[in-house]
Amino acid sequence: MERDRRVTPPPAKAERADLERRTGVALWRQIADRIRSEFISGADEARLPPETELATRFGVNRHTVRAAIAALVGEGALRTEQGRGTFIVRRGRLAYPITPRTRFSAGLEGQARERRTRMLRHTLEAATEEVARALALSPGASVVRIESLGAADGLPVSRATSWYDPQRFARFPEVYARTGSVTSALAELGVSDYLRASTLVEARHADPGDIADLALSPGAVVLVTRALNTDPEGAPIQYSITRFAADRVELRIDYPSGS
Amino acid sequence: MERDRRVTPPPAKAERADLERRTGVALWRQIADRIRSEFISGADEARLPPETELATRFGVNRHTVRAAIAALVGEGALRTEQGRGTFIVRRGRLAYPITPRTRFSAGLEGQARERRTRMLRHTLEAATEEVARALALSPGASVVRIESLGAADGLPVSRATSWYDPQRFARFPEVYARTGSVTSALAELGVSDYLRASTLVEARHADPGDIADLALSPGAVVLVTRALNTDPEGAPIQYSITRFAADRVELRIDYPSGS
DNA sequence: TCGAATTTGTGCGTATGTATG
DNA sequence: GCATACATACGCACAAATTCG
Repeated sequence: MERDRRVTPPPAKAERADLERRTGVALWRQIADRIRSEFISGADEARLPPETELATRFGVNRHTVRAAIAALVGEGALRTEQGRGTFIVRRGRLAYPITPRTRFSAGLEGQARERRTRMLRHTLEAATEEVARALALSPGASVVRIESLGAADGLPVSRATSWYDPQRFARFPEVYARTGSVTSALAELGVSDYLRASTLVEARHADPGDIADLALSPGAVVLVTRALNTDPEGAPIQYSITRFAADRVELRIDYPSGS
Repeated sequence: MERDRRVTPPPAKAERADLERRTGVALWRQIADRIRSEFISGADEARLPPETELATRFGVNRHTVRAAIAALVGEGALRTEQGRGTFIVRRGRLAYPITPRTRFSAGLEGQARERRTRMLRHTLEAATEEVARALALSPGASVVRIESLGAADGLPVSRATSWYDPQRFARFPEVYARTGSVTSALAELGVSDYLRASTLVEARHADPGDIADLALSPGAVVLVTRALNTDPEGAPIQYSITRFAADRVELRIDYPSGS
């Protein structure tokens, strides 16, 4: 039996300002999210309006606004001073370029003094269907799996899982651990150049692993890319899934004019 | 020991396996999100595991799992049958291609039977710094602003705000409203072709406008693109900010490198 | 130096929502 | 469905720090 599933019009709005109750998301968290996007992300003001004013504006109790502010202070986005006010801690977002020649460190050059990736773990495992298809292997084939963390100026920005064909790259983990650079490691293994063939971008809530490795707070948002790198002849080299902290990074896709 | 009953809770860690408590996001909603991503989005199974098994896996009470399932049934992602089980209502995620020739309807061809965009509102307003820079106008210059909604098979998937230079496109809203297609409208106004010069991708929580127009639930995630379209000579035509429902759409960036 | 106004910090009682068994 | 415990949200009151005339 098909139920009334109206998709187009929103299910009757709350008469109260804007926030939705009884949705499983606490008001203080909804307010924290709105303060982030309305005052912190796009903002001109260095100071947040007083708590009483925010409470009126959002139609909630001052305690509730305070809970939201406390959460944002906890993640370092705001700073409060008794008697003076609540101030915005400004931290620019990195623009990570997605191009046919995407490279971590080179891509963030000029945006952070120090950029590096670090290998956390590596194993040999059976390829999932997704990985096998990307690397043109048969499902269940053995693949090298690498977990790494990308940081800019000491702040973690990305968390990647990547896979390589061991037939060609069995020594990759060892070389990568030594050089600390995917590009150098691949060069040493005979791949002088590689190109980004395709990138899929999605977004979701941070899972517990993201929260731990990227030092996020629960409820945070991550950008997820699934990328295939090939050699100049088009043979697959590496497939990777990378999670970026969405409040620290945005992705930039440029097309050289003329196409 | 006095119990901690303060309203200001946030910075607290998880003790239980995976789900985070005290985060302002109810367990049943976190579980609903995980069922969506683990069983509904990427899945092979048509049937959800039994409630008791899910309860064990997530380390929560069966009541809590039932609340999550009830929410997903409410949004049409699951269907329960007494005595038989809980079944997944399959609706794949759309892959929205970002290319030098990005077009809404053509891009989703083959993925949805019916694709269309609809203009919600249009006004003349003063350009913000961001819009002015993109369209190569001076800040504060008058610009045409258009709000539109993109839908596939009746389900809203994107919500766009776009700006045009009124010197060249004063009649755009009228023509667009009539044709229902940006490409046709531009063609009628003398722009036979246009190219995507750059795209910036970010992700954030849905704001109340997103929740209303895209029929999302609070706490949902949206993908945001900021795009500049130019004519083949490189002169700016349109600047737009588009919000995609992240659980219905992913972005695909292809580079035809080898071909 | 003083006080008044403004703003953040704290406490308590109560009602409702969420999660467990 | 019931009983219990904790989390969330509200309302009210007052304390502490800062600003300003």
